[in-house]
Amino acid sequence: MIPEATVARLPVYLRALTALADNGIRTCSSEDLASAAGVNSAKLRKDLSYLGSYGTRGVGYDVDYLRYQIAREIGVTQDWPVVIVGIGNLGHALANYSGFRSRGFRVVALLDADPALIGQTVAGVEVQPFDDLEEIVRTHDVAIGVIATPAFAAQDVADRMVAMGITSILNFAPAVLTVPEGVDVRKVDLSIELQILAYHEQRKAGGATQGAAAAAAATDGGAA
Amino acid sequence: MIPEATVARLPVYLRALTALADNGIRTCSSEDLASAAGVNSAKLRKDLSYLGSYGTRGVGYDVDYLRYQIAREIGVTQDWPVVIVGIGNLGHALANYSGFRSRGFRVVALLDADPALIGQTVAGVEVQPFDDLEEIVRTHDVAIGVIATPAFAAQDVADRMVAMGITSILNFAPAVLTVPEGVDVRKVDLSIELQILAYHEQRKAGGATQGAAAAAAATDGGAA
DNA sequence: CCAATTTTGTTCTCACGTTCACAAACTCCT
DNA sequence: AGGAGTTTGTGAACGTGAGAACAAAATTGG
Ligand SMILES: NC(=O)c1ccc[n+]([C@@H]2O[C@H](COP(=O)([O-])OP(=O)(O)OC[C@H]3O[C@@H](n4cnc5c(N)ncnc54)[C@H](O)[C@@H]3O)[C@@H](O)[C@H]2O)c1
Ligand SMILES: NC(=O)c1ccc[n+]([C@@H]2O[C@H](COP(=O)([O-])OP(=O)(O)OC[C@H]3O[C@@H](n4cnc5c(N)ncnc54)[C@H](O)[C@@H]3O)[C@@H](O)[C@H]2O)c1
Repeated sequence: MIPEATVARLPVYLRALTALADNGIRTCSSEDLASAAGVNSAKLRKDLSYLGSYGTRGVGYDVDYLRYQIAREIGVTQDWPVVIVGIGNLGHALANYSGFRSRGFRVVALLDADPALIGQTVAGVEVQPFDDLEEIVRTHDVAIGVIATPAFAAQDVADRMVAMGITSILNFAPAVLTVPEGVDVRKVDLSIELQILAYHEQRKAGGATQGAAAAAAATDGGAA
Repeated sequence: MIPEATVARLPVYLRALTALADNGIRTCSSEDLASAAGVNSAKLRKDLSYLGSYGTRGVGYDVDYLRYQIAREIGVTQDWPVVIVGIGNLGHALANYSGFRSRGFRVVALLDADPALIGQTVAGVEVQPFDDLEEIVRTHDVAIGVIATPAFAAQDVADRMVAMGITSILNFAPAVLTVPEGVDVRKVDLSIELQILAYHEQRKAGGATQGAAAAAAATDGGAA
């Protein structure tokens, strides 16, 4: 129903609305919100139109009302239990990330295969053996899993997650995951992002081969 | 010249080719590589055609040769110096990330505003005060900066980076950055990814309002 | 050397996403 | 009440990307 590109922007609007509300702003125009969210105002209005008609012509949008409507549409008015698998460098950072909790996601378990980690407390949650996955998923009705293991283990972890009933996976490991129909996978890959930046950087430098050129002769624009 | 969507996939092909090479495979068809990269083979061939004609009809692609060509096109045959600003939970994880080094990115400095962190060694690199940014950028010809500070500090850090000559920024803070023309910004936002998953999860559950429904009545497909 | 087979590179078509432009709908002021 | 001024919601034009289909080019076998 709602285009995928729009779905990906709704959380950005939500964040911008929260920032406006924190500043005591109660009403905003599509222009205001678009600027806060870093998008074109026409695109913003079209995106919002997929949710319904929550604005008032000549006036704009009620910040709190729109915020609630978007939150409801995304599904963050309810609490989502989440498990994190792989409590290494990245897993620790994720477990300590406060942005989880504040946006409706609750870390119900931290799992790892390394016996040395089991029993340690990270961010107030005890690390459990990976084999506890089944019980945790069943007990807490977990639908979302986060993979922060090395790449070689990622597919295996994903398979086990799917077998236990998890239907949404956020994957930080640099590996292509194969999952059955009906399971959503999103990947976050730092090194891909850096490589994309490097590509554009190389172009800016005029395709010079040696060293990182400092002079950025902006051939091709592309500010985000 | 090369479509943005293609640029974003080239690093994935590169990773897949490396995996094939590690398995001793010296030649592969577009079908093989596409499958390893998780894309359609027609799309793969079209993507590669933007780089040139590096395959042989009736045979396929030489793994090492193609790998070099893609690496050169992206720009990862050279070394890219990178600075990381904000050495908190996430900054620590990034500093310890081995995938940086192995893909041509070299962390030349870790910067933070917190005096308590200055002087500490993280992943073999000493944390320096943020004010050292100018000297570091000048000394190492740094073009790429990573922001891992809290959101409220992100725009300020970005401004200072741009003023020092950095032209590519990878931003982990949940904030919209405004930068001049010619500067590229890419953002990685964990909570946005989770919210997108939550949206689809809610749809799978039939839009039920209470709790996280376990029964995933796959109404709308969407496996990645 | 030539035909059969394989696999690339490319063309064509369709779907999706973005942006412009404007009528509809609301407020405010006189 | 009515007109002027705003701002939304959306139809239409445009651009980009995905995928099917096929001709061109290489190998292999006779
Ligand atoms: N550190 C970063 O900043 C960073 C950035 C981007 C991507 N990544 C990726 O994220 C992943 C984790 O990175 P990291 O630096 O935390 O690595 P890490 O080695 O520090 O941690 C990996 C953890 O996964 C555990 N593990 C291994 N196999 C497992 C299994 N089968 N089941 C459960 N747990 C298992 C290990 O015991 C370890 O604790 C890697 O794939 C890495 O490429 C990391
Ligand atoms: N921890 C995670 O897993 C995670 C995940 C996604 C996004 N993020 C985002 O990444 C950012 C960092 O997260 P974190 O958990 O590491 O936070 P943190 O609070 O642990 O670390 C932030 C660091 O930035 C430093 N800092 C603050 N202002 C600065 C400035 N002006 N200049 C230089 N350094 C400054 C602080 O001293 C601190 O060391 C946040 O914006 C967070 O929302 C974190």
